[in-house]
Amino acid sequence: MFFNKKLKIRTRFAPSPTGFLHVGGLRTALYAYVLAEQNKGDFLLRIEDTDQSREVEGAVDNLLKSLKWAGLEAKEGVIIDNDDKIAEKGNFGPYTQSKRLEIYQKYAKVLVDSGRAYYCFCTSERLESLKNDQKSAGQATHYDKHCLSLTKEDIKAKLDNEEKYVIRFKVPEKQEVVFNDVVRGEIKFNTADIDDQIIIKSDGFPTYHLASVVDDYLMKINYIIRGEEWLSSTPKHVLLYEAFNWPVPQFAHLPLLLNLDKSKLSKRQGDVAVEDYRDQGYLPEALVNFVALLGWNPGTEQEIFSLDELIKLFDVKKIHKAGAVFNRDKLDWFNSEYIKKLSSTEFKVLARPYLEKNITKISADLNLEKLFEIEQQRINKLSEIGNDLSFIFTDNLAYSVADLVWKKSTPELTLKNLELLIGELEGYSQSNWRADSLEKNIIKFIAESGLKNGDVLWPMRFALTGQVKSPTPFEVADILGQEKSLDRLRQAIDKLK
RNA sequence: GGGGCCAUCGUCUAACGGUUAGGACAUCAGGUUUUCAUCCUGAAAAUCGGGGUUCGAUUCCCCGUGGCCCUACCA
Repeated sequence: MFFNKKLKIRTRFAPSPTGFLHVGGLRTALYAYVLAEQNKGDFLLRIEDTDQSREVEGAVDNLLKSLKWAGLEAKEGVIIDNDDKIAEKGNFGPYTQSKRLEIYQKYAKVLVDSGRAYYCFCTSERLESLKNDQKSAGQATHYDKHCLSLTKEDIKAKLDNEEKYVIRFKVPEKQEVVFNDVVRGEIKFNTADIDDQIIIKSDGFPTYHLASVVDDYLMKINYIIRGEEWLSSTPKHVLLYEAFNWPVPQFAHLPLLLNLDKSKLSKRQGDVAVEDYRDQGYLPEALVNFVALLGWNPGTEQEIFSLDELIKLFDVKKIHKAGAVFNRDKLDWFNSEYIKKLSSTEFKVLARPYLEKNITKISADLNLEKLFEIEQQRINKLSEIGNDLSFIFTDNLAYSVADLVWKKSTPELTLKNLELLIGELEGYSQSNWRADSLEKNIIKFIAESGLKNGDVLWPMRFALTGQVKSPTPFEVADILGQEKSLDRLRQAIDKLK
């Protein structure tokens, strides 16, 4: 291959604006970004919008924002400028394919003129019936090169007559196409299995094959990282490079991301859009770390990596060949690890919007500091914040009295202990009403009174929360404050009487 | 149907041709805790099948099987 170490590596991420950033796309972008970064090369973003019918409003903006959120911003190509607007930057633009139509037309002509491509006027009806005939005859479906036999005069007449046409690439017959893929090694295809590809559609737009090859050449991309679904198309691209007499870039086809049933990761079987994960409260570092390890790992037992570490350790030669199931359980684990690593301030800033969404009315006198502190250690994703803490925000807890009694205790004992506890707590000063000192003092009180932890702490916690599961009674009392806590304990006593 | 790619615990994966096949997530059990979560300890759990090559195959080769991708005027 022409690729060598002296050459500056230029990679690209080239999504189609047909929706949102797919998590598989996120990984492709990540690898391309990391490879460029570790080699002090360039990483650019190109928009492949050659299929007008599939274009989705706002998709580019969305793509760019998701990438930015993940920390994978390109410095060249289609970018978000300082005013948060979509812009283009770089010397090889435009970087949006719909703005490059004349370029593709020009190169398609070059191929026509050199006899490597030809006009095709076949109607979709003819193509359809051709395909059906071949199918019923048990043959592989392929274009029959019908228009290849057209004379110059025929073509001119049809063109003058403004007949609809496409331009097809003339694939050489029965020729072996060999190329090298960094992750899969040498790959061979026979052109007998490759159809004469349409490179310019009847609407004048190029197909992916022509557009990506022309752009990658013109934009000096020398390392193509993309999903494995492109592997079968690669010989077409290699043929195109050769027809133009251009150097063939290095390819790296990434293993696919899979659903639980091993099919290609898709919607319907769960979220695939990066923004969905963002909205659920996954941290970008966690998502990036997780997808980085789907298809690659450095061979050590380390699993937590920052972007900088990935840039240091990433090795294209260690990219896996087999597809990887996108396992949300493991993602949750990564996310909880990253949430725990956040500073309390960072956590508060990130989690606050979710808390406000989950809890409609937050009274001002509550100790939210404590709530955030507790939740940071307990939740897997930001959207879970406050989910089991609704008791904090209601004044009348509805629970069955029987649940107030610890499994190894009795109602009578519970009542008695609660009364003793209230007497104790009433004597505490406001300044001592903190989880840590409450714990110390209450445990001491229980011991000195000759009581059992469970006989006191379970009813205390339950009286305060009305829930079987919750944070510790000390933490809950801290959040609620002295007045509210005592109030709830008294309510419990009333119920027990 | 044709072509291509791939194949280690349920999942993500490690293992110069020589390891009791290692780790992580999930699961289960025990411990800590008033409960849940956390935390600690432990358990169960894999080389798709068959042939070769080799003193010795997870590892190399072939065949089979299975899965996936492509086979569009979609990317």
